[in-house]
Amino acid sequence: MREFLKTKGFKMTPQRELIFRSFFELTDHVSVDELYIKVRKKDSSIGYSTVWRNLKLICKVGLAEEVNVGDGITRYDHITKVPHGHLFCINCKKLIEFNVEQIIAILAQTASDKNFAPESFKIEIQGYCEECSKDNKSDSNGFSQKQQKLN
Amino acid sequence: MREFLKTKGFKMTPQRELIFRSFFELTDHVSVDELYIKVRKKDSSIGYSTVWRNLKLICKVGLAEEVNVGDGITRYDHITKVPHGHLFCINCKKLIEFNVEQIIAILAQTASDKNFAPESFKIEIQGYCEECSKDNKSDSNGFSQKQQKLN
DNA sequence: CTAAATGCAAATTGTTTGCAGAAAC
DNA sequence: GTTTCTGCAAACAATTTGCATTTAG
Repeated sequence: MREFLKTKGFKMTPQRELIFRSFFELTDHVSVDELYIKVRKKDSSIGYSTVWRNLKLICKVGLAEEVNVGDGITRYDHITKVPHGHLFCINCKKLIEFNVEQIIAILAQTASDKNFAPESFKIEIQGYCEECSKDNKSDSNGFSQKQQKLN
Repeated sequence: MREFLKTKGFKMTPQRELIFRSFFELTDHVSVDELYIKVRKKDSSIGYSTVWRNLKLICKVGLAEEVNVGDGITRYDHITKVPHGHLFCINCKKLIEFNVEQIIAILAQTASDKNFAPESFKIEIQGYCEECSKDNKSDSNGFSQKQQKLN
């Protein structure tokens, strides 16, 4: 890792190492806050912006990407070999991945039909996960939490 | 429209009428700011929050929905009969729609496989539109504007 | 040494709310 | 009249930056 970063002109520091480790240990999609809290448990002197900047750096060197589901919080997703979509649970905010190879093929075709040069795809299903759809009869009326209250 | 709103317990006002009209006149996806500017040209006394609240209201009564492409700006999309995806141009920020019926079918299947109760789908391709991909050789290096500069 | 990284505090940006007065019905 | 709406200013929340200082290479 240290070598890898060096080739890109970045240095390794204890804080960076801890942040990177913590991020790669996780399998799910963290927000800056979540990672900050996790990292703080190991070293409480680390600043928020250091975590933020390192998460950006991880994206910059191509090891993660930002995911934005529209709830105002940016999460960071490991870049895996396989492209995937997200099931986002409106209730518990969990992100579940699923395979999209078939869909990507269709999208690539669509883009080319429209002379659009694609850089990335985003495929997402919002709804209620298995657990949440059980005890959520009343809430699932078609409006998202956010749209729900209108002052 | 006035009648329609009345049935839902909302009143019609001159400001609301202007905002609604301005929104429905447009075919593309506006942000609050954009609509605010447009509306201001007709009536410069209208406040930002009035525009914001009315846009939310339009969503609430089911005539539009929020679209979030991850650049930090919420845009509002007319709800049309046909479900559609978005081509988002990273350069000029334009949103172009495309048909996704085929894909929705696959997604519905995916959700049901995972016992996930879907409420909505989001299908998006980010990249460069026809015009922007011409004069954008230098810029299109795989990083988005935002990720580009990292302090 | 020099360039990059850190931690803090403060700036920014977009969204949302509280409230007093005005307007709809 | 009562309820909703408006406009303003202020609150919020998340992201981003400036800067003095420290640290890696």
